[in-house]
Amino acid sequence: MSLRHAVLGLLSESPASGYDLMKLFNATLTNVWPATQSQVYGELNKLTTAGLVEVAAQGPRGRKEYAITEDGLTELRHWLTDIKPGGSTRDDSLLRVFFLGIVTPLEAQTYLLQQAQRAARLHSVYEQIDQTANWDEEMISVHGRIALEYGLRMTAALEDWALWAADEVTHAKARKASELARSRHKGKLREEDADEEG
Amino acid sequence: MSLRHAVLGLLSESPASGYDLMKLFNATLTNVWPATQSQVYGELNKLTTAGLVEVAAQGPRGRKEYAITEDGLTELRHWLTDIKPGGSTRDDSLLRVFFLGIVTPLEAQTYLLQQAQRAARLHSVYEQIDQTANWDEEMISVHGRIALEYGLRMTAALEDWALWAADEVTHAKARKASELARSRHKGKLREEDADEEG
DNA sequence: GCACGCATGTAATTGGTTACATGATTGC
DNA sequence: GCAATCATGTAACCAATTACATGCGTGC
Repeated sequence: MSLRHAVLGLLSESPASGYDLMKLFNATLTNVWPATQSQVYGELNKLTTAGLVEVAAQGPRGRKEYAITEDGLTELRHWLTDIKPGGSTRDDSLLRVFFLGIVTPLEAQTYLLQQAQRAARLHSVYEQIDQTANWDEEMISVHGRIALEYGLRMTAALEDWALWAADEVTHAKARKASELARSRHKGKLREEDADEEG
Repeated sequence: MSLRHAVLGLLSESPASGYDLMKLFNATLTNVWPATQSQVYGELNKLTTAGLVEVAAQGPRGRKEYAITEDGLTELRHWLTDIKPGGSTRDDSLLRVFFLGIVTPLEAQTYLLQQAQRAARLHSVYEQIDQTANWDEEMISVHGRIALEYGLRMTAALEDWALWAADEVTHAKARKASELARSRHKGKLREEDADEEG
């Protein structure tokens, strides 16, 4: 149920409308907790009913500016300190790795090198953000910086792994070939026979 | 739509019943693509209707042993080579990091150290598996080993990051304190006045 | 006056979780 | 005979995605 907490968290920094929140989700949480517009508006209504946020002000075009309530802050703190995070599950890219055996080694290698590239691209995006952003401004930026560092380290590790893995599948190919050669040799010893490769 | 491909992938290794698949999901894919029993049985029926798997044999207790079809293999290969993986989204643990500013530095540090511990625990579980499993048996094990290496590297990086981050929040505290001291000093220079900390 | 951006909502569908329901077989 | 395990399925619910629908305000 963490969409709720993402919304509460953003509102804990400053009051905002659903529209504002959508911009924040897209700007800062796209890679952490993406949300769609209908989700955000729906959640805001649910949160209002639950008394965790309130409409603090109304503006033009039916704008409703939401602010977190005391109950909301309590709930947010409760979530942060008492509820243990459920491990991040479901990794499409990794799932594929398990089944790379059914495509050719070349295709497997291609897949892994693409993963490496994708990680490298993301890494440089994060580096860009790191250099562009003005840190040491607010208390929030400390944690924004920490989250960014997570991104930097994970993308770096991901790239390293993918490159290693790509290498591994080619080595596996080579190993397989040498094993084939060995077994062919053993075959020769028994049968003194010279069959060709398929 | 990757539950479908997880099922196809497992069936590409060997025919299995829904019950068998559940065991495989829990044994090998828990941390990659978890699935519930109702999901698996439902998906098997959908896959059968779609002609991607077939009931190859029936056993006692109404057991239906499913096997992947040619169409199923084609679909699996198509997914592996032509469809680009959608980035792994939604990370509950990381989401919390963004909002650690609303709890005390001590609570923030505690959270991060717990994350480090959790990563370390998982890492040692993976190391255990690495040492216990008998690799170099089948072609599949090459990719199983590669996926495991991913787990090993990511948990290691995660632990490092969490320890660094825990340090960072304490340093941030210290930095803040020294800034406070500095500004108090500047105040003194101007006002020659000795006020206390709140 | 018109286009763009602000602003909110609903409906339909899919994917995932939890709980319930049922029964056959095997090994002791 | 009884317990554990094998084995399949359904129903209700929640979360997320996509598409649709509507309208006001501001700046050019």
